[in-house]
Amino acid sequence: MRADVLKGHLDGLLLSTLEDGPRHGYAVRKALVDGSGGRIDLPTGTVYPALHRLERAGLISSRWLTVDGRQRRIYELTTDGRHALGAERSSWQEFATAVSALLGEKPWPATT
Amino acid sequence: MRADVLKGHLDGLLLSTLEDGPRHGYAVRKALVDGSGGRIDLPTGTVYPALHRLERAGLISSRWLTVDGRQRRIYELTTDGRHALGAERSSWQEFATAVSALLGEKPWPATT
DNA sequence: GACGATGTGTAGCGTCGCTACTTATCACCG
DNA sequence: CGGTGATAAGTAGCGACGCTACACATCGTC
Repeated sequence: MRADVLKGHLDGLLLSTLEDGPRHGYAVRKALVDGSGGRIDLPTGTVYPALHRLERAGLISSRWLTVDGRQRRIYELTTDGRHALGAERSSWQEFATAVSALLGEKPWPATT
Repeated sequence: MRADVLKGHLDGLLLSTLEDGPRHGYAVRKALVDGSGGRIDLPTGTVYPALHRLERAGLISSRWLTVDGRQRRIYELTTDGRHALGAERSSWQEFATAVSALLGEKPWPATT
């Protein structure tokens, strides 16, 4: 999949992976890979900064866990994040509808 | 609609407006407004540079027409442009499918 | 002991849509 | 005649953001 098509849609995807419960960054990334059949396979240099951005924006919160002496940073949706996710969903619907209508296969005149 | 969600999808939309025949920039913009029910309403500062970019890329070609003493720049799909439009279509399909699957409405607990 | 998977992170770059502005002709209305 | 809005094309500069390319650490496996 081409690179930058994500622009502006990444936040919603990240938030959605946290909807079912807290996850750490690596697991968020994996959830996107798995849930998209490998189509959305983001480099870590995309995921981690994006999570930090979302935290700065107050849409997710994080805490550190120590598992087997290894540090894991666990992210969780905030209330604002839940609302933002809803907004992203409807925004996506609207956008996808508009683009599909414009780009979508034309109903060819029956003669073709 | 939020601003930057277009990122990476604009080219396909522009190309698609030229599929049915040549148009000038202003008409391209109008076609997007009309075809999206006003949802996609781009400033001219987005449309014209994007068309120039597509022409530099060889996906469209332009010629000047003089109508009533006014200059109009008419754009037209090239062969490469037609191929690119096809590629954008399938790329959009793939992307939209993946995002919808990930973001898609969860079966809400009946209470909402 | 080397390698890959797991896990987190940063610095810097490039793309691209946007804001804000300019220039010009024409139709319409008062 | 003057003002306003639609039509028509354009540029300069900015900011957001995903990407590349790294660095670092632990664990299990060969």
